Amino acid sequence: MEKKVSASVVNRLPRYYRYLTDLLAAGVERISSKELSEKMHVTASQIRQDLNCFGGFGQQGYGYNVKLLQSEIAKILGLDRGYTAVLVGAGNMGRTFAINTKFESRGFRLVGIFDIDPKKIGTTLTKHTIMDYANIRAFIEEHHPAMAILAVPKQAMHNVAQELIDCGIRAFLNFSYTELSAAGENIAVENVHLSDSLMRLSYKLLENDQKNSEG
Amino acid sequence: MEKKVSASVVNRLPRYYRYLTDLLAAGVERISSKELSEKMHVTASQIRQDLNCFGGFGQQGYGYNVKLLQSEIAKILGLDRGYTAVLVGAGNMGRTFAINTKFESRGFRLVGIFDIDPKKIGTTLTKHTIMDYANIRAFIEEHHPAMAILAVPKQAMHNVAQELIDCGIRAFLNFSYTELSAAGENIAVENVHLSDSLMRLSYKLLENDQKNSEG
DNA sequence: TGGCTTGTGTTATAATTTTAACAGGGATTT
DNA sequence: AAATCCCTGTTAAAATTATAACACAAGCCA
Repeated sequence: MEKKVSASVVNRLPRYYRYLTDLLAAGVERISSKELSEKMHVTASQIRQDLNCFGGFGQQGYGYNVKLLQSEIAKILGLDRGYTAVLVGAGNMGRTFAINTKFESRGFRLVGIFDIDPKKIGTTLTKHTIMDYANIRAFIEEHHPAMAILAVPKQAMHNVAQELIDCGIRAFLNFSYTELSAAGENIAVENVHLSDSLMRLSYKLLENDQKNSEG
Repeated sequence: MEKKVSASVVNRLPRYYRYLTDLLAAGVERISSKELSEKMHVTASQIRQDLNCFGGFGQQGYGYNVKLLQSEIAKILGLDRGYTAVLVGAGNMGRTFAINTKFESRGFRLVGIFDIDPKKIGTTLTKHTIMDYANIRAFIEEHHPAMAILAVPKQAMHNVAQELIDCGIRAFLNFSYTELSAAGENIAVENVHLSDSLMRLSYKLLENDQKNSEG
């Protein structure tokens, strides 16, 4: 068994991937760890270390082929798997996520959107007809989506998560205010808290303000 | 001058804050680092270390007073400053953020929403009438908001940021696909990328899947 | 009130993460 | 084709971060 890659490394990969995708679109063919590091504001050493957790994708004296590297990172991140997802909750957050995060261009496939609000059920969102949450179990058992995007109120979150785990969902992107943690042994979870980002920003702002009033 | 608190520590504070707020609402009066650590899935040592970067808020043999600790963390994060913010971009992301992230309950104040779309200008969003972005400079020079929430297309992001910096904005919460980095010496920036979270989730899912197919 | 327990703040140790250094394979140039 | 330069992969060192250990202040109970 290979040694586990640390979270710090994995956390940086999406950024590399996004930038490489931009480079690719701009027609750039090759890039060195030094150039990349300047754009990413990290050290060249770190880039090389990060990439070499997964294999040697570069060539001495040349650097990295942008197209190759981009597709290798895609593979590492599982973007070539065509993972399917259901969106639970078609409120503001759910709608934004469906519209904003171009699933297909990232290699994912959104296969169903669910809500409990009768006013929303039957309406359309990004080509999908919103379905009744009451029918989600049957849907999942038929289509076997891998992931669920949880954009439901915090009161409902844990129950929804548990029900979906029972149906076989094994990854959650959770937008609820409340943390989804320890969902189970092999359940992948990623929590997104917009208000946490706001508070972190606030801290940095305060820190700068204090630095300036001292200086 | 005090020694700089590391980003790792600051990143954990919002979570502590959220949980303490829940405890407070539930009427819990005191909590020990051990109890807290179990809920937060970190070690008790880490909790004590984190808090002691900012001062001793606990008492031996007793633990931490929930109300006091919550308000101390609020102070640390600058939530007692009444920082004001403008929202730039009233598309899906902007709307969601305005509605979803209860500014006021976090100690912030949203003072204006701007967009360039004539169809949106003049309409209402969370009690605010959406204003014409063309007038943002005058508005900022009059009201001096501290922060800006950027929910604009990536093509526009850098220009908008630069204009707002010129007007005196000193903190940005950026939702654009593109990174806002190196905005300037004393400019606080926090980038939020939903697609990065999705990719990280994908990695974890793939990792679990591979572990299982081996095992 | 005295002894015992609890749980902090802090110091010491361990682990992880980042940065630096460098040997050598390959590209590029003349 | 030889020589030079470039830039990776990798190993070593430094810095940071997390965990454990512990002394002692304060609560708690008899």
